[in-house]
Order: sequence, then structure tokens, then C-alpha cells
Amino acid sequence: MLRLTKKADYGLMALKYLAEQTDGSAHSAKDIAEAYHIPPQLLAKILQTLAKAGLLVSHAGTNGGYALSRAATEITAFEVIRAIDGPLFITSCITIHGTCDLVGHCTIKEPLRKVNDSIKDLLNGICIADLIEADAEHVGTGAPVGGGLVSIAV
Amino acid sequence: MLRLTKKADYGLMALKYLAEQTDGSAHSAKDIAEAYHIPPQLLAKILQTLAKAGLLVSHAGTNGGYALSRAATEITAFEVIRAIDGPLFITSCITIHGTCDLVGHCTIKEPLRKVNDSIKDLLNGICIADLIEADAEHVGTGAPVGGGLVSIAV
DNA sequence: ACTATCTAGGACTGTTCTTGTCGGCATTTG
DNA sequence: CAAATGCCGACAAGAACAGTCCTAGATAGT
Repeated sequence: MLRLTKKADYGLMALKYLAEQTDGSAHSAKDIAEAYHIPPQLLAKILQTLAKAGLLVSHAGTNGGYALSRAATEITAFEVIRAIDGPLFITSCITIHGTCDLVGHCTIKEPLRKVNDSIKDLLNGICIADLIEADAEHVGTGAPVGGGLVSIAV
Repeated sequence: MLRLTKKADYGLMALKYLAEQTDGSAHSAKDIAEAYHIPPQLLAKILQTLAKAGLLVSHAGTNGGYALSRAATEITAFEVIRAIDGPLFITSCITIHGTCDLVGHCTIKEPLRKVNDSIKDLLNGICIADLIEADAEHVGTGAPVGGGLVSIAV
């Protein structure tokens, strides 16, 4: 639970891949899929979604493919996840309609909304470029995420 | 996505309910279920799980029921979620075995592990008592969660 | 001792989500 | 035109989730 879908995983990997390519040319879904052993057709879908969300620019035809629409420092993990997996709601109480199955009975909606926002902030503080510098001590670059990136035993 | 299950929701609500009762007596699954219009048998299961996890103490028999095993300030949201939904892994790369479907290919495992830990910290900084003071400005009490509990448009 | 009330826990079912595949169509390059 | 590539909708298998049902054991009150 509290799990990203594989699609979001794949999407992040693909974005990272594109961010690492500095030649400026487009890279096809097939190329990326092969690089990471991801089902090509599935990745194709994901890239299409990301393109529609404006995170990628696409170019059809021979030698076509995808490229980042912005600098890798300007695309956040939150945008990617949101584009692929949809709006982020950690609880069923927080829906698009703002209503809850348990209207009037749910007592944890507000507290959880704050948690929800905190996670959003967290993900918003991480950009694609950060994924590349995986060895850096910090995760966030801009957001006030706080220092406590301590591993807690599961 | 990045969603708590309803069970975890229900569990949190039930814990909050129990934390609000100051009479010290036990409260049955049925009582709580009725208070929140939750399917009684489902809540019963959840409470059993929480009892097995040591977060609740149970008492069978007439006038039996459940009570918190510790102070509401000593039970974190993370414990509840972990007890009900299992270990927290935001990505399939981070598993119990530590292995990834894409062994050797997955490039985002380490960055995401940090995010994972951050979310754990966040949830560990929230206790049942915090759910009650829903109007307080802050969410966390102990963890260095950072100030940015800003709502970001979804 | 009997009964009502409660927890404990297994089995099962229907629904939804996730993952992945297939097939057809549009666009661009050579 | 043909090959490469993106675009899009439909579909299917499997897993996860939500919820129900039934039975057994424990306890308090009478």
C-alpha cells in the first residue's frame, strides 16, 4: 500500500533516461524500453501520457521519439506521478469531489489532508535531475522538506 | 494511487474514537462501526489485526471490547498503517527482499528509497492524539517534517 | 449452568485496479 | 511509397481490496 504503480516507476525511469541524454535528439519508446527491459508497448503508453501532460515533447516518424519539454531541474516527481497515476489522495476521504463515503462521519479527513499535502510537498521538492544525483545527501532541492531522511526500520 | 486502503482509514478512525473515550472502559467493534457507519464485521477484523499488532488490548465477553494499549500520543499513524496495510513501499523496487524486478536495470531505486523514508518519517511524526487536534496548525509533533504544509493544487 | 455479548479467525465472493497485449490509424523521413 | 515512429482504444489475466458469512472460544450477568 501507499504504493506507486509500476507505470509511475517506469515513467520516472524514462524521464531520468531522457535527462541523461545530452545530445538533444529524440529517443524512441523502444530504445528506452530496451535499456531498462520494460514492456515496450506499456512504456509507449506511459510516454504518450507524459507527452499529453506536457512533460515530454514527441516527434513522430523515422528517428522520432521523445525529449524532455523542460530542463530536468524543472520537472518534479510529483508532476510525473500525478500525470501517470492521477491525483494524489492518500485516503478515500479526499476525493476529486471533495466528498467522502462517510460524509459527516469521517473524522480524519482534515488531519489526513495535511499529510496528503505534506507528501505532495515532498514529491514536489524532487526533480528529475535529483534522481540522477542519487548519491547526493539531500533529496529535495527547493521545497522545505526537512532534514529527516533517516531510514526507519520496517 | 499512493492511497491508503479503506481498512487503514477505518483503523485510524477507530483508534481516534478510542482515544477520545476517556472513561477507560472497553468499546466494542460494533459500537465503533455504528458511530462511523462502517461495516461492522470488517471493522471487527481490523480491530483484531490492530490488537494482534499490540496497538490495542482486547477483552472478550459481555461488555468487552477494545482499548488503546498505550497513550494516544504514543501510537503513530505509521504503526497503524503498517499493521493494517503491511510494510510501506512506495515503489515495487523496494521490497521485503530488497530486490527489484529490474535488477541491474532499475536506476531510481535509491532516490525513491529516500522518498520512502521521508514518508515514513512523516507518518511517524503523527500520533493518534494529533488526529484529534485536527485544527492545530502543525501535523507532526516530534519529527522534523518541515514547515511546508501548503496545499498544492491537484 | 445457561445465555447474551463479545472477540478470533477462516473461507468465500464480487468488484476494482494494475499490468500488459493487440490491432488499427496518423505522421514524418528517406 | 515504405519504414519507423507516435497515437489511441479495446481487451484480458491476475492481483488486491472490500465486504460477507459462518463457526468457535471467552466472559459477564442471571
